Amino acid sequence: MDMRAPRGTYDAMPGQVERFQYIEEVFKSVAERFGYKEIRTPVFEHTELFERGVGDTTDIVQKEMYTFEDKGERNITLRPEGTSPVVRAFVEHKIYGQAAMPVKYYYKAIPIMRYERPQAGRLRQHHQFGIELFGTNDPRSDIEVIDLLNTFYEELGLKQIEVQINSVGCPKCRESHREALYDFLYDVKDELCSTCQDRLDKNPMRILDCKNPKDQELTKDAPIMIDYLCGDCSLHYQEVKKGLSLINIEYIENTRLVRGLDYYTNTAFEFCNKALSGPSNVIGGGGRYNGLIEEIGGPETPGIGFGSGLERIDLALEAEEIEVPIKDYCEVFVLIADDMAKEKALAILHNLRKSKIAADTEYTERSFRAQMKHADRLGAKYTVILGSIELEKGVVLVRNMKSGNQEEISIANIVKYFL
RNA sequence: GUGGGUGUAGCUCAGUCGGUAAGAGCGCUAGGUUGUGGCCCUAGAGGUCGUGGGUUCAAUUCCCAUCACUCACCCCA
Repeated sequence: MDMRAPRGTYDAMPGQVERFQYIEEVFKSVAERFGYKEIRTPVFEHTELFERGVGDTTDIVQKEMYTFEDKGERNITLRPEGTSPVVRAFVEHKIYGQAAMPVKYYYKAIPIMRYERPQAGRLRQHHQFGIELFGTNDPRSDIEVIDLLNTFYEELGLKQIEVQINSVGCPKCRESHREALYDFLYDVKDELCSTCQDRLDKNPMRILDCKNPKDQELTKDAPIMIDYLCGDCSLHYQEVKKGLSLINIEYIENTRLVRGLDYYTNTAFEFCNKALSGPSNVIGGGGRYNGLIEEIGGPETPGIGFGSGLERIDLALEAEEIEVPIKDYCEVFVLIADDMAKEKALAILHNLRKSKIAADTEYTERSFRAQMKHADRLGAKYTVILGSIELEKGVVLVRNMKSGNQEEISIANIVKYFL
């Protein structure tokens, strides 16, 4: 039996977890400041939700889902993506009928499972932050969503962020672009890479996003989406760009940006961290999905959101050498110098903790010196020393571990000393 | 799913062209200081050399498979 964590998964151990907690706290603070409320949905859903939501031509649905049949013969899939479950909850609870629009949700470090080939920044289970904003198509809501994500990274201290945006239009203008693109690509069909040849019929727009240099050269002059936007979509896109400039968010227009999920309409965006290398430098991305809520069975409702990966954010913090504040677990270490002090030390430890002071003690019969070393390793700011000498006098020695100064404090006043 | 690289102590890594080569540094434990951490010194503990098979008198070393990590694709966070 293999007792290791399965491929592409990992245990977050103390030392790592504190970094995650910090990132989560920053996200919660930013999201709630923007007026978003936390939502928690199941880690698994009916497979059909993702097939309809994410789109069955996507890689995610075609080859990356953890799908199984449960004992009740239900077809179940582990959440490969954050948006559709939130949309499902929104529809199921008929929030559209009872809440004033728009409705704003965030989710925090939720597990996402996809069957992929793992490498740096790519796992089979990773965790995402995200927000979803339902009920408005106002370009200012697009700006809010991008602003929120940008603020999140800014407050983490990330500097090397690049924002890319594009518009993928609505189904109407997308159809006319699709036709023009198909005609253009059909002529060079035989020269495209094999995966792009497959894409030609299914989803030709994805070909523009192909990283293959030869394909990029072939599609250099291909018709681009923004030239085919209808009046409404074009205006929407202009308004979004104008608003971003207004609040000083720098962005790069990437006319080839196409995201891997089918539900996007209009605004699409990605945030890269340039301190990270390779294609795994996308730490967050999202866009508008005006047809999705209807697709899941709700009324026609516009929506927009993003997802951002916890592990990649952490890699970015590391790459940019940003110090993460780490809390201290131990303020006071209670050192037992003689066995006869054990009982008194137990009471002191209890009282310190009851008074909300982080305290710890020694349970093995280690030497005085070893206990001091242990206190040092725990990062204790003070060590309370209790032995037969102190017991007789009714005091403890309080040692300041940084300065090395020690003073006698009566046992009765010890808690007060640290408050 | 495709193609490369790697896998030796808790960590970072040496090493064996098949035969007394199981090693270093850091960390850990104890002592030097019979009641004082961080520096220094000494000693000690700790390894199925990823796992399983094969070749051989002999495999950690060669071969095959497998697992994991890693890099490049694909795609994404």
